Amino acid sequence: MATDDKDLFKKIVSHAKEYGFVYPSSEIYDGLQAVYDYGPYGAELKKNLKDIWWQSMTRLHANVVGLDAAIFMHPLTWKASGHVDSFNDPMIDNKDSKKRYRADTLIEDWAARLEAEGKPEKAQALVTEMNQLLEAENLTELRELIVREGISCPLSGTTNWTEVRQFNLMFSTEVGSVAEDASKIYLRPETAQGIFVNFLNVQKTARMKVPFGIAQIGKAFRNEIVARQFIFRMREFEQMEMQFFVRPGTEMDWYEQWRETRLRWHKALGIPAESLRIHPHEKLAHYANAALDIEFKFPFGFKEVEGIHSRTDFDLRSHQELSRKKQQYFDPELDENGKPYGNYIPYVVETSIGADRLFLMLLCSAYREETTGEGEEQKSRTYLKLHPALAPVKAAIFPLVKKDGLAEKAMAIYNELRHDFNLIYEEQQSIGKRYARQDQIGTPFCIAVDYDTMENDTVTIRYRDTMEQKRVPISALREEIGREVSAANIFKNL
RNA sequence: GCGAAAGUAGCUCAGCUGGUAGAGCGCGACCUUGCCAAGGUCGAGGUCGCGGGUUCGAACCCCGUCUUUCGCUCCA
Repeated sequence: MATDDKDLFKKIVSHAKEYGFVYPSSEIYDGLQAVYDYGPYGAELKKNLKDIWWQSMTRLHANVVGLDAAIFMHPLTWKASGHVDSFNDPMIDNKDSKKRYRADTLIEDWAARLEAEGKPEKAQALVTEMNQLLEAENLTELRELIVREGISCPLSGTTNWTEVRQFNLMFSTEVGSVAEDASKIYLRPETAQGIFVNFLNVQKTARMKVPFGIAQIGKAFRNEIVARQFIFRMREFEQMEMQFFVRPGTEMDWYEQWRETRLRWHKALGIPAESLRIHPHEKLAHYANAALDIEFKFPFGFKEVEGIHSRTDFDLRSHQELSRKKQQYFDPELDENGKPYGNYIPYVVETSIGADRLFLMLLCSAYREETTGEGEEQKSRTYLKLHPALAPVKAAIFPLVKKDGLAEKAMAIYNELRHDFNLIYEEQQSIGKRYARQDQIGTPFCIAVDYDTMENDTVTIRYRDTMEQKRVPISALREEIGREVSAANIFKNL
């Protein structure tokens, strides 16, 4: 990343900490890598984002309903989903080139080379042996195999290898009261499986008809090999996923439709179109037949914020096989031949967005540094240009000075409006300083009580983005602010 | 995990050839203040990341360690 962008990102990270948005976890003990805590304003902002997502999914789409499934799930869930088998990569390092490889791909590449050299039997034997060792999770023998076959590092050309180590994606923990062999359970690495295992429960009890969707917000946990870029990649994070169940064969239409719907959603939050792009996946995960990322231009480059996957019937089908419970849906609608579509396992289109990445996107997109005036008069101003519906604090109320009853008047207004909006009352220091502080946490409106207020019950509203002021009657405040901070302003652009 | 750099007040940093820690901003109280980080007075806040060594004496020199940042490897 360019130096300017690096500086900008550093500023955003320290702004986040300095003004109560995001703190490093367990900071007094020197922190815990790749874990972060949300402060007062961060918690509000994140909650607002989750609310907007939840409402736009479940309220704006009549055929999408919500779910809140547990983080702990039966261990077989992760067998069915493929997480146990597909995301346990054996890693090995070459001590000379300092490069790290997946041991299995290293061996496979070597086998491909043998085959190219006209030794297909040898290549086949190598792969077979590797698979046996992987199956048995015998990492010591796997290393022996690499050394014995003289497999060398493509870069250094040496066979100076470290031990093979297992990198597990999933966090495991113990559940006390289940049978001994099943007592190891995992913290879910994605919320999606909670939706899949409840597919029929939801379909039957909420009387849903395909096509329909199930939305869920929840924590998920992944052991990343490197966890960097602030809250972009965390070990504990929050996902907002929606699994949309469709008739087989129609999945690509829905895939495209959700791509457009989700792209519109990001723009409605105030993200400029040029900061967003679609990145289709070349290499697909084991469960998908089409996948794309919606990427945002972070200071460290275009990176994924949301993923849209056509997951086929992979998940429901594997759950059906492993649980021996039918995951079928009977579709009574008639096809072109006048016959019902009948029983089938639905296909799934997934939209999956990281709440923390969304948060970071909004923070990066809202962060503004501006200088006003010239020469001696030059001043700089930092503010967060957040949509009023998302801003953590909706309005701040100040008395112009702390005497002549202005403070009491301002406090009365605060008390009257605090049930409707998240407000801050401040009377310390100069009013300019108070405006600046509110700008830094993105408060869209500041209400000042001055001497005119004492005469005619009007106050000034000062707008964060323009710093302009408007005089309004106290009685109009609730409606004035309410109109601006309403989530409907976002929904109407969807 | 490897390589590089950095850790001193809430933040940004200064601290000379080793002599027991400072500034600006911020924060709190009071005064002043008729609208964009104004001024004054007072105040809180630091075992200089941690452990060991050298030395009469270590923020400073040496060793170790932890954490963070950046690069490389993995990433649904």
